[in-house]
Amino acid sequence: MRPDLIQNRIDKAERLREMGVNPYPYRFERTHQVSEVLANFDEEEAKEDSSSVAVAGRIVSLRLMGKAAFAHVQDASGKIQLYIKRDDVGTESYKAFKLLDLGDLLGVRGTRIRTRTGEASIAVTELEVLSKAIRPLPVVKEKEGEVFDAWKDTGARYRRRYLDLILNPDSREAFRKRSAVVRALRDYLDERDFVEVETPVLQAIYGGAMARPFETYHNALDMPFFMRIALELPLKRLLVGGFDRVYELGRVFRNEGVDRSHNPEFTMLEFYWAYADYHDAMDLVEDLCRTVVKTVTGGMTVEWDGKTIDFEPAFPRVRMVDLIAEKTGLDVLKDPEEKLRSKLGEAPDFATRGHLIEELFDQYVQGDLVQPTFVMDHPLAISPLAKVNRHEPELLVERFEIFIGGIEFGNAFSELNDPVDQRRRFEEQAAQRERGNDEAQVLDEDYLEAMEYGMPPAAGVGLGVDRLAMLVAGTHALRDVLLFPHMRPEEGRGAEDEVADTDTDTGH
RNA sequence: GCCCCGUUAGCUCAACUGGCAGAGCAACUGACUCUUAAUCAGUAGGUUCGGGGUUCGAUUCCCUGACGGGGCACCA
Repeated sequence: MRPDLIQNRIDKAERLREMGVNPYPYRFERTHQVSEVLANFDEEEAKEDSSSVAVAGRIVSLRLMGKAAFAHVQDASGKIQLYIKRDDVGTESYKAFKLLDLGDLLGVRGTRIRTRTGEASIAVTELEVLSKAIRPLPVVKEKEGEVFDAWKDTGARYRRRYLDLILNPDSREAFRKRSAVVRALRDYLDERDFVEVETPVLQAIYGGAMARPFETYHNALDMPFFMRIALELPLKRLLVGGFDRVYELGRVFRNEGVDRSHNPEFTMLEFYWAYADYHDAMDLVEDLCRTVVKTVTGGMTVEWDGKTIDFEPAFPRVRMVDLIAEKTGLDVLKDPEEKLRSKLGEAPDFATRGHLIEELFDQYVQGDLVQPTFVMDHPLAISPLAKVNRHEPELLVERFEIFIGGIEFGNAFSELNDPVDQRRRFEEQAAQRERGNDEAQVLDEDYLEAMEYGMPPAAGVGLGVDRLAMLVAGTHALRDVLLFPHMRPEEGRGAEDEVADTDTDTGH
């Protein structure tokens, strides 16, 4: 950044102070949001007693013409044009106004008028500087909805999200939709008597999903801790404790790659529903998806990655093995494992038939599941927390994942509540770990003990909240619905890293 | 972690086969009391992402590093 551009503005702030104007005052009494001024504009303008309005916002356009000026200010609700005339605001105020720049925060009082060209505006009678920006905003021009020189520096938009939010209406809209999604999810579960809880992020033993964890250290206890990779196990302890409808909406952490649909920390919704099975859960998830889409978008379809996704028709419920058979001709439950292996490029040594089935699904089926689809009855080997399938108890479990647009949005089971079987499953996971599967689950003795006291039959569901937000916001990049997606530090801004290093060194 | 592409003024972008680094907007000075990508006149602004190499000469070619984007792998 050129220092003179900043110094100019610091000098202007100083000149304001010399005029007796505080460039950083304490408060401003607003009477309206911009959108409220624009609503029923003509009726309000026509009223004899139409009192003045007071709005505040950021100056996003500025046209100075000697003794009068036009500007647009933008607040959270929208933007509106101001007409500022020296004879209306007074010579002193007008002088102060001329020291303002694009990006400064301004409060005004005035009355509604339509300008000669018909734009709903405020004729300003009083103005108040609310904050002098000393760093220039990227300059974006706009005419009749068409944007010129749009600020689209990828990366900078994520690093300086506040600029993205100021400059790109689409971005503001995406985060509003995300907020609406979260609210809709809470409302839906609250209405059905689910109790929201909060469980620890730092855990001595991580579990509930297949993933690599972040590891950290507790100095006082002198022991390692893991950031949770799922919400599952604490919530199921609550089933034991008698919360028979319970949910948590919270952040989980997985030490894996970053791409369009993955971020190392993300938001999950998990809920557990005693005395229900995974068929009940499918009914509920289907209804939940429709409700969220309808609430947030007003319709039942979403345009996503060039495809129209329709939530109206019943979501197909198909067995994973049948989908694979359809695409590959393999009978994955009966064909020899060698035949399954040969259909895959390569598979790890520890892979059992169950892992091969999962891999075949990933390679041949998943990407084509564009419309909302429940994929049911996963292999037992990759589902250590799910009940065995009542029809195929040797190889499959009662589990489903919901796919939309070719990516997974949720995962659910008829929850395993037989403590003896659960112990066996954990032992099988430990054996897999021995054979090199470093995502196999870790035996959680404390969880087993809870289950031994009796856990009700239950359905459990996990949903990727960020992905839902992404879907209804119509973007196919997760970082468009993450306010501050993870990125490498910019060059020359890594000083904090060294401090962090010395801190953690004390523990190890 | 691997492969491909990108990085030039505050912003958006140019610059041919390697030959003085440019424009618009923003900034600065001045004019302008209904403009809206405001207009008009003038002024200033560059570590061409960092480091190294080839060359008389590098924004341009080569090597290397940083960051970003896309793809692959891993995963949800």
